[in-house]
Amino acid sequence: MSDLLERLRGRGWRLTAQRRVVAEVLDGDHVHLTADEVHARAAARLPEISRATVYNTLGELVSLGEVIEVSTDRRAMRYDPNAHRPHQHLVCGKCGLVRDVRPVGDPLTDLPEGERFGFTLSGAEITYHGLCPSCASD
Amino acid sequence: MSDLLERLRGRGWRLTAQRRVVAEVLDGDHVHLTADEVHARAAARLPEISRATVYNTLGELVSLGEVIEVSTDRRAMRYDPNAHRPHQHLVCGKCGLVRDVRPVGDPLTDLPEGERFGFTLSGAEITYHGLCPSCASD
DNA sequence: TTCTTGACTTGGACTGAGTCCAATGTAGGA
DNA sequence: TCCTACATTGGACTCAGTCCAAGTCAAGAA
Repeated sequence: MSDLLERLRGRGWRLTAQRRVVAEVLDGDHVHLTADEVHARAAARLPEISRATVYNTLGELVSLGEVIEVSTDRRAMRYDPNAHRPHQHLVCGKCGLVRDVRPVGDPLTDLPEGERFGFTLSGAEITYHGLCPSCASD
Repeated sequence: MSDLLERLRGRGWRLTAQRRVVAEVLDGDHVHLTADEVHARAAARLPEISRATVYNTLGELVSLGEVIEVSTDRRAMRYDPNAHRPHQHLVCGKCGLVRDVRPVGDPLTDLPEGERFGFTLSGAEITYHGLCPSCASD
């Protein structure tokens, strides 16, 4: 994640303690935290960090293309740092576990011309639903 | 939509004026209204209908499988009465227009065994993003 | 037809997620 | 070291949705 901080500094980001802990909290694979979860983990390292700053920082990371927003349920938005490798999401309908997955092929090619209603397509987002191994065995 | 009302009555639904107008408002193709839009249109016919009743009725229609919830943006949930024909959604990123579309093939078959993490899959939801013809020409 | 009752509706308070803003603090260049 | 434009703060606010106690009414019973 420190290469991320380098990239951001190269883009004129002012490097504050708050931004650093938010970036650190988001490090890892299959990470899909809500803003409040990010805030709780960041506050464990930097107790005075505010919710507003977490929202600001997450929003900046999203608009810089370093983090992706995913809505896996009808509750809070989740933040996915795996932004540089195209992927989709697999969600457990019981416990909410989210995995990053890579289906074969390009989903856009599955939408025939006659079903495009004249739209200019820019992308497709797939959410696979199911039960994770431990929820399926209950 | 009156066949819907018949089906529901057959399932023991008490047929009230409020439920009738909500069902009528949801009639049609490519209908994807928010709860507040449903409430506004229902209130045009039945001014005293409450938001709570609209939410209750939409929730019942969803759990009876007569209406599908779709979240096309990060704002309000939308309600799609096209529940008996499997389909996906195509969303204009500028004006928010939503069309029902039918891609070829079954999206589940595009997720290889090695990408399923032991999950038991139950379905997949695809949102195609793009610009509608009138927004693309601006 | 009227009666009865349990299901339905209501409005208002409440929650959770997210935004906004004026005041305060500070990173990093001069 | 100083300056200042940018970042942070906390609290008020919005918006979507839920909850609940009190009142209403659809439809079966008589």
